[in-house]
Amino acid sequence: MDKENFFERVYDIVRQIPYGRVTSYGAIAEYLGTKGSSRMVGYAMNACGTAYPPVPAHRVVNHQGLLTGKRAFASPNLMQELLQSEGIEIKNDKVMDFKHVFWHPADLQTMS
DNA sequence: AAACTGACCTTAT
DNA sequence: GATAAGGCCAGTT
Repeated sequence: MDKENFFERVYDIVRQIPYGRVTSYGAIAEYLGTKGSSRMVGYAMNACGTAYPPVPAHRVVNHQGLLTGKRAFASPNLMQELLQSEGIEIKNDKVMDFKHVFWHPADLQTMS
């Protein structure tokens, strides 16, 4: 189905998230131009399993850095394990140093 | 076509 | 500072 034009935008950005970095739904929505569609970003993630290649949805968290979407994974602890596997410290389902690991879609060229 | 849902964010109390 | 409600956009039923 090629009606996923909006979803593809979200998937494309999430796939470009660097290793050991996380981003927020609002940041992606803002980059897409639809800042108010922050909920849509998460909605698209719900269908991330239908998209290919699969997107690292575990790198996408809410504004608080809380793993709100962990329940959408096969196992709630899977998302936390994946983030910890990337060097991200998780505490109480929340990303530690969230500001430190926070990555913005337009921050690709900001890095050397 | 209308109403409901949703892995959110902002503002108000 | 924490909790409650509203607003926003797109998709699904």
